[in-house]
Amino acid sequence: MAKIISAGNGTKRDVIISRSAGLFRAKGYASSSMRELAELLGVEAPSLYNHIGGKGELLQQICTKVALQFNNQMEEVNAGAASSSAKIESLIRFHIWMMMEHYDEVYVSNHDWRYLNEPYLAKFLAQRKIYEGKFIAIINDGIIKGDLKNLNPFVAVLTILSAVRGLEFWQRHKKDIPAVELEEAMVNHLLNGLIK
Amino acid sequence: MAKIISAGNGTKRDVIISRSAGLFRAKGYASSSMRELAELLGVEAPSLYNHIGGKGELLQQICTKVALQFNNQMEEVNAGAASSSAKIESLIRFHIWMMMEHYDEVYVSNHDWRYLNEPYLAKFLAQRKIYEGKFIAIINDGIIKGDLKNLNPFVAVLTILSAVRGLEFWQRHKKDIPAVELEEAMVNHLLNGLIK
DNA sequence: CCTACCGATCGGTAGG
DNA sequence: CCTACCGATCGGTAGG
Repeated sequence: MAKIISAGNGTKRDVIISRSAGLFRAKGYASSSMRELAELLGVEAPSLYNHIGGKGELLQQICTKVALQFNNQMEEVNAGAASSSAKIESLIRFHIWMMMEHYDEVYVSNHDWRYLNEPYLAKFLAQRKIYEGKFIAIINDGIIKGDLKNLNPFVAVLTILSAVRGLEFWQRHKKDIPAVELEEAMVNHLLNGLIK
Repeated sequence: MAKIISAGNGTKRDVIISRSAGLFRAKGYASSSMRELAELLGVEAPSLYNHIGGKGELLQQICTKVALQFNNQMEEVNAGAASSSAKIESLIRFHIWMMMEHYDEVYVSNHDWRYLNEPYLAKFLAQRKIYEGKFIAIINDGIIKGDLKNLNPFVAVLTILSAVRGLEFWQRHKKDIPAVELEEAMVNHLLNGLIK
């Protein structure tokens, strides 16, 4: 029986992937079952396999999409002629925006990428390395031009990317602190520091 | 048949817990099986249950121990009379030290605490909230005294704690960049910023 | 510490 | 889209 695994961008398939991101975020990829996902969608588990190839494909779609969005944004930022610090600020703001607008997907990508099957795991890691490399290059450029302090660029990128990832936790406090205030405070902290 | 679940601090039990931290870190709690753990220890799976109550207890021991260490350090730092920025620096350095010296346990605690059973989950979250509250208080104090910039203290703590957590990733690059250099760069970045 | 084994649940397939 | 079902694996127990 023919299976419609890669059927265009059929709505059903998209809905399944989208709902799986919510499930994986809430319970973790490894702890989520296809039966739970099916129940969320109001069908029996075997029916899912008419639209997707398997559990691993769901994770793969989520992680690939997120990685693509970040890499596209990096290219866009680098296409401009802004200063290093302006580029960094722009990238930080994009991370914050992604965390707010695509919370489930970003969360799952951050947490469960290691369960990716090959060759997708290798591809994902390679893309991430490229992203980080470009980020490091921006910082290096800023140091050379005297715009930025002479800190280890690798550590600076680690610090920045880890910090924005912490916004996962902030999601639970959304009501307590508005997004715009958080964004300004974090950007300011990461660029200008905490000490007066 | 009597089971020696909470037998003092018997060596066997400690070894099991320690090895489970390594396993959980490598594969994730949900994806790790008691059979794998038994194999690592050179015994059959049922033998483990002579020393521990179950899989959940392993996670519980790991997370509880890590939380205790951080809370103890917080008390110690707060007992001193250092300035806010000195306290913050000291806490950051402790996080880095923990990540280097107790990598598996800290990693597992960071990633898999949500699989904790009640009432340990509630207890863990409560302890974390207390820790963050004390961290926020330190920053607030520094702002009042004019030592620190007037940034949202909640966001500052989020930024700092997330950044140090990113050291998980650095573990893989240990050889490329020495711990002391990383520590100086991250402390400097988080306290003084990136822009010259 | 082991062997033997249980009930539950998993991802996925067959077939219609 | 469903029912029926498979083999694998899980955490854990019984009993010695």
